[in-house]
Amino acid sequence: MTVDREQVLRTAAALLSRKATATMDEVAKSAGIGRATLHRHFAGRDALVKALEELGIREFEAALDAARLDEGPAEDGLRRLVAEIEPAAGLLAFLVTENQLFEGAHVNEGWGRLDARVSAHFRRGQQQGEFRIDLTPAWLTEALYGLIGTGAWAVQDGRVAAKDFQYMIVELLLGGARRNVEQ
Amino acid sequence: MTVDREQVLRTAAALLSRKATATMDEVAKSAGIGRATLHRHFAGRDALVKALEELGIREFEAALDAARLDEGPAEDGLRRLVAEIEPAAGLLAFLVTENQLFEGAHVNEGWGRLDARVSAHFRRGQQQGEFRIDLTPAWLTEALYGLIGTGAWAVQDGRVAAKDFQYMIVELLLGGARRNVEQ
DNA sequence: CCCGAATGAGACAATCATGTCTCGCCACAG
DNA sequence: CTGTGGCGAGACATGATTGTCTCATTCGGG
Repeated sequence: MTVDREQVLRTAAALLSRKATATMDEVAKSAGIGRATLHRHFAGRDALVKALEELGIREFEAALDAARLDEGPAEDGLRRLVAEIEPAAGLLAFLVTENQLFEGAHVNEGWGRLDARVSAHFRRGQQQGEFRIDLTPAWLTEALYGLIGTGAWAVQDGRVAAKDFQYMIVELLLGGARRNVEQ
Repeated sequence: MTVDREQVLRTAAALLSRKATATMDEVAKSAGIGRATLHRHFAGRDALVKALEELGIREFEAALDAARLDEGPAEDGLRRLVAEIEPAAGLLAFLVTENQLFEGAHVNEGWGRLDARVSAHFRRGQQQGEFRIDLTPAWLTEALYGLIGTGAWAVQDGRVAAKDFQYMIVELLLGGARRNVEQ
């Protein structure tokens, strides 16, 4: 009988990533619960978005841990990271575009930690000669976020097959569109 | 004394791309006009977004024309396209995330035309051996949109220098992050 | 079996954005 | 100089969303 808070959050993320202006009532309906119950668990819309933000940060951090970025070649680490992040891609796509989160007085410090870890990985790849040094780690980090979001939308809308999600993102991010003659 | 409709649209685009939920009053204020005047020119919020959509489509199409994609190597055409699109990047970033535009009954057919032209360019590049064939033209098109939007945000937030906008996008999209030994 | 906790449905007021209106002002053309 | 058209400010009603509350119901543990 008790509501599964985690499940509600995941349903809300799926809905909001498609329709960011969805009503609290729509969120509740999509989760199969009443609006009153939704309010019992999340004080209001802000609290719901905040909870989604924290869930997204947790999942991203878990993906970073699971990817073991410091082991082996940086390229392989990036592949593992994208693979680990795929289930949370829709949620992250929503959070990245929810710029309301980034205009308030105090931004959740979790994003800073995530940015630092991802940037550090790109920097390590550059120092080890795997990655180009003319693209800044900050930009590569942003581009990774952007491509994950774009990929999530493209899959949701059927423009890209779900099974190709990881491959398309990683291959584009690592190798680009240009064909290399020796390959 | 007469309001410059085009200028209002550009100001609105700049504001809405940062804060998608901005009020009609905020849009009016940011354009330096009264809310009543804004309503005289755009019947309502929907009409405003619709006008922004058509402006974005016009600018994108103008950029496609100016880029002369069918001339010379596909890679050079892509560089010209990104250069031409830069001024409209913020507007496009807003429109792409305004998924309200794509859930209604009839989606503006302009997007289909744009997608077709961009996809065709990537396909030509593949057929001429310039681009990889394991990344679909549809995905490359989506990725281009995504990177343009990501780049626009990164510049707005100061995470990437404005002068690097074109270079970062084109180099990542074409060459990827991996360092090629022979280069 | 019984009781309590949690839920769903709905009523309710408050808030906010919207759309429309009026009124006074000002610039510019005639 | 005068009239007219466009504008800004603001009032107003409306509709939608939100947040809170009550009440009946149901599930599950003791």
